[in-house]
Amino acid sequence: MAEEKGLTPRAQDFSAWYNEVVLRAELADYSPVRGCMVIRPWGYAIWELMQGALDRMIKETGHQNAYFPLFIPLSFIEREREHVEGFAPELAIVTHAGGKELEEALVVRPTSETIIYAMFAKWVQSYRDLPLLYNQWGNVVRWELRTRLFLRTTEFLWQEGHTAHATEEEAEEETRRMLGVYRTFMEQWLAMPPLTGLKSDSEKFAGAKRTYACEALMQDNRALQAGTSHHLGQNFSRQFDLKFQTQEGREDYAWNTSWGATTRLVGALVMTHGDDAGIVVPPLLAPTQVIIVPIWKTDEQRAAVLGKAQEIAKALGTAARVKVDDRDFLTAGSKFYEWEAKGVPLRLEIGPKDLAKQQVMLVRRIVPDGAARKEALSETLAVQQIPERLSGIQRAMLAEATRRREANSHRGVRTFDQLREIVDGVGGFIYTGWCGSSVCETKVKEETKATIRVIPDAEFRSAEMPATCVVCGEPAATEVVWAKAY
RNA sequence: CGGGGCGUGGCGCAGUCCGGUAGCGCGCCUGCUUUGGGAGCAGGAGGUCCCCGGUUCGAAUCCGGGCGCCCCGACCA
Repeated sequence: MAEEKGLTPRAQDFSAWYNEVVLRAELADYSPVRGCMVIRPWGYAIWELMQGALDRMIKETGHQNAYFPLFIPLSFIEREREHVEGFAPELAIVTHAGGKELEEALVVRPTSETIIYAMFAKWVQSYRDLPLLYNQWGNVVRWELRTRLFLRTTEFLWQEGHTAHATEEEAEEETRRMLGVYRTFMEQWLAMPPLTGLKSDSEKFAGAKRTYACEALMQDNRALQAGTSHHLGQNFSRQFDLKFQTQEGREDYAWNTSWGATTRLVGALVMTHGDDAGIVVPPLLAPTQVIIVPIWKTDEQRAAVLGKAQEIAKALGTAARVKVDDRDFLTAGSKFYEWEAKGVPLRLEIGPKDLAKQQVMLVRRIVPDGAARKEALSETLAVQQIPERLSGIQRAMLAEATRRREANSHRGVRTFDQLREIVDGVGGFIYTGWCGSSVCETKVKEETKATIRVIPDAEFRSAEMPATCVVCGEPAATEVVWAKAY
């Protein structure tokens, strides 16, 4: 009985586990339209908590929210050459509306650079109008062939920041700043420590001059791109005539940046912290942080136990997001499994035996090795301790994820054979030298399926810069990090 | 778009070879007993068997055509 209700263990089949756990935790479900998904309340509540935190950070760095339309004239997309080449295969195009064929087809936005910079061009005349620091929350559509819930769907939700600056330096600074915001957000809220750095030319955003990214390592040792920040140079401003008069009276094109993070982060959360019992949600992102499960036999006990459960929930007040599971058509045991699958960090069990002793059973969703999962605490102590317990769990989750990332980072890899052996074996982040040639890059990709995730930022670089390219043996231009990616 | 598979109550499937009362598990509903790790018993509801056509006394089953979905190979957050 128990076996058939369990999830496929991660070690047996990670992607089967992922699909099952997303459905079991009621994060999302498949929609009637191929490649699209429905985000269910539990998944959406997690997303809303992410949104709230990231939105505050975006505003704290001086940005304002706005909203640009879903439909973009096809000609806009076509204006920037690299951009259109990057997106052409995955565009959804509206050719008919209002019962007739449209004069100009409309693209359902795959991203909003074109329409936003077209509008910026109307609003900017002078250097005094710069910088423009905009962000928008919305949905985008990219027609995908192979889809997976949260990780790759035809429609997804995200925020996209778009800025315009008077100088290249300022734009570069902005690009780096927002990469840092993502990194901090992922560490503090998702308890997921990304590796940050610069994308190689072949992996950068279509139309960007440079792309920086946060790459997180999932439990199957594959990398997941979790947030990107692009320095767009003057590529779009030239095409959309986004120019301004400088202080010296010259005319110049503005420098743009764009940066985005998506509902893919929910998938990242699942694959970073989940275990064979379900997902594990970091306390800061848990829609319910404490689930109280009352246990009773008789009606008399039911009243007393429920009364106590409500009392404790009330005592916690705003110190934690708490909920009493008072459904009387389920046994306590089945509720335990359900909330564990959904990743609620703490559970309080209250039954007649506890009432008699004025105590509650506090059960942690995850525990350090060897620690007891359940402990009896007095009612008052439990209420007092819960906020600190939650922040302790948040810290422990980041520490564990960081430990795992480091344990699966392979440095000092010198030869192609070594690289191949790790990619085909344990996987993880592989640090090597690289000459900078796309020929070498392509060779690794074709022969191992691993790609350059990033040219790592300074703090991630190895103590000793690798001397030679892992492929051709020529002097290395830089250190890079390889991994199989989602 | 090339190769493989599948369409049968909400979900997962059996039945198709060899035509003859549409079945099983889970879920759902009602009642009683239950509730400290996925409850038990009893009763019950729920089906254009993907669609169209053909063969036949009779088609989920055989034949023809169509549609849809899933899995595997080139791009992407």
